[in-house]
Amino acid sequence: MTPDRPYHHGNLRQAVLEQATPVVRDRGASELSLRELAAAVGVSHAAVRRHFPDRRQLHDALAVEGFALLGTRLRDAVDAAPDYRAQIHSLARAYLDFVTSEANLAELMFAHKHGEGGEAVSAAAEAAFAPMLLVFERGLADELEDTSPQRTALIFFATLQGLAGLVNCGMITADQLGGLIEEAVAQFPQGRVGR
Amino acid sequence: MTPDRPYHHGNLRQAVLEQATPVVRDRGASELSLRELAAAVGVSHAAVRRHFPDRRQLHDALAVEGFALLGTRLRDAVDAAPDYRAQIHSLARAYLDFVTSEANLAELMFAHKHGEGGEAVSAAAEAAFAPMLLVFERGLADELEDTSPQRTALIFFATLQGLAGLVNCGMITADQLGGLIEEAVAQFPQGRVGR
DNA sequence: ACCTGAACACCGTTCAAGT
DNA sequence: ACCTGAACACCGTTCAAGT
Repeated sequence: MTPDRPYHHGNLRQAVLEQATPVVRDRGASELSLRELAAAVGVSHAAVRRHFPDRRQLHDALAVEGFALLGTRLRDAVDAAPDYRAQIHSLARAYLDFVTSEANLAELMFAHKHGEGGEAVSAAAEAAFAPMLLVFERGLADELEDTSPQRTALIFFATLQGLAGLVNCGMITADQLGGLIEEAVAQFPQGRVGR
Repeated sequence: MTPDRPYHHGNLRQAVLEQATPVVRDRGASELSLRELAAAVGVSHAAVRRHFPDRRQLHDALAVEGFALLGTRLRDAVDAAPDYRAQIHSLARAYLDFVTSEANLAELMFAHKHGEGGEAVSAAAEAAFAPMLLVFERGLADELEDTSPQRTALIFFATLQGLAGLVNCGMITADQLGGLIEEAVAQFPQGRVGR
């Protein structure tokens, strides 16, 4: 209805994000250029700076999107598994699949220093990991051990994150990952719960 | 003996590295500028480009230095502990101390994609982790389990790396780290060895 | 072999001015 | 409120020329 190129773009913020998404996925966050994005959506470079005053704010917005995507993946992983044990396996596979297939996006998501004015990012991250925490809370509810579900979830997550880092920096291949996941998961709380 | 500023610097490569070290430690690898470093050592920007044709080569050289430092820390940690169990604890603390106190350097070291022309970096990394691998090989030598020391060492390392990432991106504080290390280490092979 | 200086294309950032 | 265009300081990169 409106002319092909009205003075006001109307949805510039969203357009920039959509333009940025494939760039960060294929070329990495460091290759993001506000000027290049502006040119790509056909607007002056100063215009996009109104929505994203600097690169950090753009990174934050992309990180929030990334965590939203990760959250749905983890939730689906939990829903698809019948019991606690299977859910842990399912979570591990889903998480590593995300982090390795979207390596550049994941790097952007975790490179960000939380708590430096990026409350939105922190909140998005917390929401994304909620399904994982929930699994451990349910699975370890009948435990009287001195360990808390939060701590177990944190270590579980750290292990996955570490394995993902190893494959992303080339120290191990994606092939080896499956076996390592099995072995890593085997060390986890079920050892205590089941015994 | 030579004049104060001879035409040939004589040790330009080393001088640039020494100039770069505090920059990456205090401000991060992304703040490294070949031009700024050249100005700091008092040489034209094109001169340093003869030793480091691009930023990546400078990063590689700094990563090699970083892995050398990490290697000595890990070796010292092993030497200072009496037995297998204590060595694992000592390694975990030493590694996390390094990665959190030298967060920017560690980020540079692991951001690098191994095997993309950076064989020197890969070799330095392998040498740095040799002490860790050795501990598991000795500690698990009498094991007949289906797990290999390499795999255990890899998962152990991944867990540490993951925990370091959590503190560096602000998801947990350095205070919580001690307890998490204890709990994480407790899950490791001694559970199998000791039983 | 090693270094200089000028040039090029790019970037983020700022700002007065337009609609 | 949103966008433009010019300007500034910085960057990596290339290259002919100097010692």
